Amino acid sequence: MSKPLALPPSRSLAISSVDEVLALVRARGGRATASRRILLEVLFEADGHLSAEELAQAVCARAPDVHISTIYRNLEELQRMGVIVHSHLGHGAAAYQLAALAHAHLICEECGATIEAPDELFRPLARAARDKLGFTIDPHHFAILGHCESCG
Amino acid sequence: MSKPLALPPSRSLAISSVDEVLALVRARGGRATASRRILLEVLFEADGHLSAEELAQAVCARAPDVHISTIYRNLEELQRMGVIVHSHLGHGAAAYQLAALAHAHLICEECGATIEAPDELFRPLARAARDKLGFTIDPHHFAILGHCESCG
DNA sequence: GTGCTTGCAAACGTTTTGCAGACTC
DNA sequence: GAGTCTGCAAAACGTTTGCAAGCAC
Repeated sequence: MSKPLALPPSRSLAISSVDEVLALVRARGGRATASRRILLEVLFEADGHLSAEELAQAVCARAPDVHISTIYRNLEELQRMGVIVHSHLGHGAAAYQLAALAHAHLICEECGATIEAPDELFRPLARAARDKLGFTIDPHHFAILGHCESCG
Repeated sequence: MSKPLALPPSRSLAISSVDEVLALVRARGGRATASRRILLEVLFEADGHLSAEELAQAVCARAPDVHISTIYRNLEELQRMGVIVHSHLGHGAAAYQLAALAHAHLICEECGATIEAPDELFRPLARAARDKLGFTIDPHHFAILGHCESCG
């Protein structure tokens, strides 16, 4: 349900099933391989925030010997297709999730707590950036750091 | 002039000269070494956004053989002291600058254009995050991605 | 002289790439 | 069979670390 703030619709597809994505892959001349299908299954089952490493482990649980480089290559293609996005929640690995589930993150620099921020919070910023700077923001890609309630 | 939004004053020192910082270093039991002084000179002369690699090159122009690991170690100490901050403007290396000059960045995903965003733009977000989530944001650390005027 | 700092080399964690073989269509 | 995709190994990238020598105080 959470929609990107003001992005052209083409950048975020309304994808709802693994088979749908695989059909899209085929339509682009790609192949519906086992590693691709399983990666998608994992992505659809998870609630987001998985690193490439974690995805690789989950995929390998169902199909051993899927190499992490394959995970990365498939993640990259799925991103090019607009099916998934990745975001940076801190200094470590990127987090991948379905584009439709993307949202902004607030991360506490002290304790590392991750807060999922509703897009409404970014509306005034999005409007000001567009009106004053002609810039359309995508608040999902990089987390916003700061300090949570308990760390003050 | 640009102040952090709502951070305790201790997190951003009003530092105005190389010697002042070196005095602080000594006060903490540190040494005023050549590499430290030159790194600070470069940081004070630059207008920000320098990567460790670029800083290393600038320092080496005045004192050859200063190793990049020394740059990193000094940058880390200066950060601990609150003299400088680093931020991530994209997928590459971090950018370092004097804490007093820190500001937010909008980066175009298409063309890479970097826009320095005034803190005012973040006030409503800062207020909403604080009021609704108890979270104090630091909008400077990670850039906000999006699309600039010409890339629409 | 004490002990902080440095250069070097080597490691780190994440991600990318070159290649030959395997697979999908 | 054509062309995509994979596993593996190796490299790339930015950054960190262990160590012995060097320097500031």
